[in-house]
Amino acid sequence: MSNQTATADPAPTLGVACCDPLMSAPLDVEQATDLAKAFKALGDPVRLRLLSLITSAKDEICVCDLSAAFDLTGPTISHHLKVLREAGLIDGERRGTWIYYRARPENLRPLSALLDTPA
Amino acid sequence: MSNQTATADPAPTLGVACCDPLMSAPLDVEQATDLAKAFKALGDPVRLRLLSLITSAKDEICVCDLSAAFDLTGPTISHHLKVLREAGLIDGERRGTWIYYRARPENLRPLSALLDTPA
DNA sequence: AGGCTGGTTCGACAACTGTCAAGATAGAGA
DNA sequence: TCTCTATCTTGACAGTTGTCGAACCAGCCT
Repeated sequence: MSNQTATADPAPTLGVACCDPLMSAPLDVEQATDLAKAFKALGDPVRLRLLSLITSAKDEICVCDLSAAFDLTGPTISHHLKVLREAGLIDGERRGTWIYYRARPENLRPLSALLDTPA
Repeated sequence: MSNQTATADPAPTLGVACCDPLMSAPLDVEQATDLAKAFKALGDPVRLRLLSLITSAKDEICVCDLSAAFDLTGPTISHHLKVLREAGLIDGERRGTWIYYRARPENLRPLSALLDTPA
């Protein structure tokens, strides 16, 4: 049971602690645990670049194009994509020979909102 | 040379890659490395809660109040505060017996902007 | 079928991280 | 000065993470 496609993934939605900025109130343990997983996924330069490539692609982008941008082996790229997928930040779908990834803005937005600090 | 006060810290400012959302363009390696450090600091539930306590305090908060919120030893809290400090997300200042921490919104804001995904 | 290409999974290993106990340091106060 | 409290630093240890090579699976194409 491989889980590279959307169907088999847990596909978390970060519903908890959705949108309130940090300033408004302290996080409880559960919210913090949930959100920390997402931030941890962002805490690696390779994954950040992967996400930025995926997000800035017009709609979706295939793994072959992603791999080409790095000096890393296939398994390593695959590993990082899996981490991003399990954090709910991206979504992958196989179509024919290639697998295409796209961003999940609905899960990116709460993270942005959390760190939003009014001037 | 201890560096628990503001003066001795590297106090990064995340100047690079300041404000453009991920969507606009892929990150280069340097930007990604820089930003990943900050996100990695956020990628732990304890640190996320610490930051939320500090940020949601009206102005500043002392370590004793922070420690009280966790079931962890002093050194562990101290370690996490150091990580947040070195990531440029908070700032600590000793005043008399206590050390007070405060958030650095100017370094939080770029992170929020990066993840900002227009609907 | 058989081979080719794109991606993932598995297994291993070095490097890093979170935690604690013990010891050090800084200031307040007797 | 001597002690007490608040906090940090050091050293150690188990658990996690990033990376790779080897093996595997899924579709295309002869």
